[in-house]
Amino acid sequence: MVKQPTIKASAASAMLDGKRATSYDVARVAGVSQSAVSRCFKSGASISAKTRVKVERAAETLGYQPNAIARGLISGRSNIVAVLITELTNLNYPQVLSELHRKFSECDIRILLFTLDKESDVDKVLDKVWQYQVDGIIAAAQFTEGQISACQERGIPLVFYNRIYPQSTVSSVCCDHREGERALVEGLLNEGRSAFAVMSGPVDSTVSAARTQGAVDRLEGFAKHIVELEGDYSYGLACRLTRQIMADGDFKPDAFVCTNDIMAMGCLDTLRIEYGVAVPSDIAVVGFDGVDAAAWLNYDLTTVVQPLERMVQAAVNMLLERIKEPKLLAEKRLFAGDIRHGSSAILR
Amino acid sequence: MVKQPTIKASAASAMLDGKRATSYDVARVAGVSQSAVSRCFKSGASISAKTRVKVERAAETLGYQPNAIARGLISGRSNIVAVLITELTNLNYPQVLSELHRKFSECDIRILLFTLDKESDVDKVLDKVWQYQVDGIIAAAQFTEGQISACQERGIPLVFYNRIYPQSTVSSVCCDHREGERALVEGLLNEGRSAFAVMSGPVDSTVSAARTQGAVDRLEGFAKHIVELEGDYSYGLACRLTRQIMADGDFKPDAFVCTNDIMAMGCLDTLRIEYGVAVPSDIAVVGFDGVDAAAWLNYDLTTVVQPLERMVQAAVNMLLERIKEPKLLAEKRLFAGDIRHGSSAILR
DNA sequence: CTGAAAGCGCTTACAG
DNA sequence: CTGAAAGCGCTTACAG
Repeated sequence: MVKQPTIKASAASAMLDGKRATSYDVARVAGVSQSAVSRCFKSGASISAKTRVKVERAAETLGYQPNAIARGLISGRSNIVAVLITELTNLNYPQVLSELHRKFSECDIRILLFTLDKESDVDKVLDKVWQYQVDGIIAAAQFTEGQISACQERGIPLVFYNRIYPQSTVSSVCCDHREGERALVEGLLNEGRSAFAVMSGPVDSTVSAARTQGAVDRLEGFAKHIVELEGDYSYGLACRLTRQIMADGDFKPDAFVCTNDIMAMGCLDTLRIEYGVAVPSDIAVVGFDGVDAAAWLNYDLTTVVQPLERMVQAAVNMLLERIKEPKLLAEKRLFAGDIRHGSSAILR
Repeated sequence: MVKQPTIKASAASAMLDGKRATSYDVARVAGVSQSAVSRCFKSGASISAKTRVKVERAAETLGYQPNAIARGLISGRSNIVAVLITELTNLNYPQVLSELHRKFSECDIRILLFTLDKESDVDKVLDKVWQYQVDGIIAAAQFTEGQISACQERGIPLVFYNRIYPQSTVSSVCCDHREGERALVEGLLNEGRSAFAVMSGPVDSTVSAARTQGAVDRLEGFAKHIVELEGDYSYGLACRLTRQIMADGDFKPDAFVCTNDIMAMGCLDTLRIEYGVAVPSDIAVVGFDGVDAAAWLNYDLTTVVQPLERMVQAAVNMLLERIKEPKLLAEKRLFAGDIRHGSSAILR
């Protein structure tokens, strides 16, 4: 059906000189009570076909749309969820956000967006979240225990996306970072690699910690040499760390295990362009995430692809369930990643 | 100042068993009227220091935060703006979104996010926008004239981000795409390039149209050969189009003008990896946008960098002005791009 | 400076 | 099925 907002709006402004039509205006035009108008816009309410037609016609004429703010105030449900997300520059998150919007739209729920520069901003953001009476929170940001309790005590359902709280009873959707990284490393060991440089993400990232742990656990006792590098998920630092390693006289790695794709790209570019290294024959490089750019001709990364769509769907479902049924206990869902066999590393 | 949400929330739940505190609760605890509480949380209202202290103490005890929904209903200002954004996978938009959030936060305004898959979804989205009584709209999506009028007639300020409406009196912030592209092409011509392949974006993108126009205008009569390719801003199609050109027996370009960075990357990778072309000596490649990845070692693109931060700041300011002063006439602001001289093309 | 009161635009029992 | 009425949690003139 093609809508004609121009015509509707013109009619509205003609009749109410600029002010938006309310349910009372519609009721007057339709010749029914305001209650009837309200019921007409609530699914499942008892209303006769005749009344419905009258109301719909009047609403169309006036360009009426129920005021979601007023509805939220009286019903106690705003139909808004807060999405807290850090590192929007991470190539992975835009897709997550886009997918979240798609899934929530299907249930007629809006997203109030909060992007965070540093993890420390959460407190300030949460104050705003309380004010807007959101129905729930999806957090792709690190919370303290106190912040988690604050949500629980206010009765606001909370689901974490790719954040790990082993000791806390809080709902979360997560990729199995540890096992994914373990599988990559296993494939590299089987192929005969023995000197590993493991490049982690920011120190405060539990996701990076899990990935690094997965790598180190598997390597312990099997690799001849292991070096751990403190990265920050960025391309630039990955380049610098790679240079450090290559300049080092002692340690000669035959595999770089980067805990995200961006760093793997920086590592790969530096190895090839600045040191003329043949990848993967001389040195293998693996990433993690499965961002679009991992499949670009120049990179063709061997990496772990997160099942983003299924993870987002799970997060949305879990949140919706807890909005409907606040007593529901916490649940942690762990999704296996899928290994992408690119040409940056051969796995056996 | 370190907040302690846990303690505040505990106090709140202890006193009101689960329900959030209202201004009446605070008034009761503070021993003042509800009006006084309201004033205390409104900047610039007349209230004595003594009352303020009493209210603030009570609010702290109860974990009270003003209900923004109720405030929005009575004041007619929701302090929410809608951000409509397409192509979140475009490497440029995440930064825009992050920057928009930062700037709006400073004025205590929230973002209701709407991501769009196709331009055709705008009508459905606008219906939701009306319902939430947003104070204004930032649109990085294409609107029809009817959709623009709908906003105007409802009195909702609207500012476009990087969308061009030459014949419409609507506010917008835009990079000077045409001039930026013209400057790139001029540099290529001066350097001696004469056979150009111009790769445009999606047909419905006015931004791509402006960039393409800038290139073609300058080339007309100066280049020996010009071929226009219909791209879609994506890496994959850029690769395929590049292959088509290289397989073509007749047309031998010495320059690829891609209307965004992603396509330039696809083009560059394909030329080098699949055809062993030396860039820029054999063929030059230029992009547009100045995304982070343009500076990566492997690409080092010659491109036009959009002054993203200034553009976002301008869009936010223009919208805020129009929220305060709805009578304000439309204004179009055009920002010059900055040429980044990379190694994918030498400009003279 | 302070408080009582009206009202923002809805939803939802409650009678009829 | 329908309408009158209360009330969600605020802001804001209006008296005092």
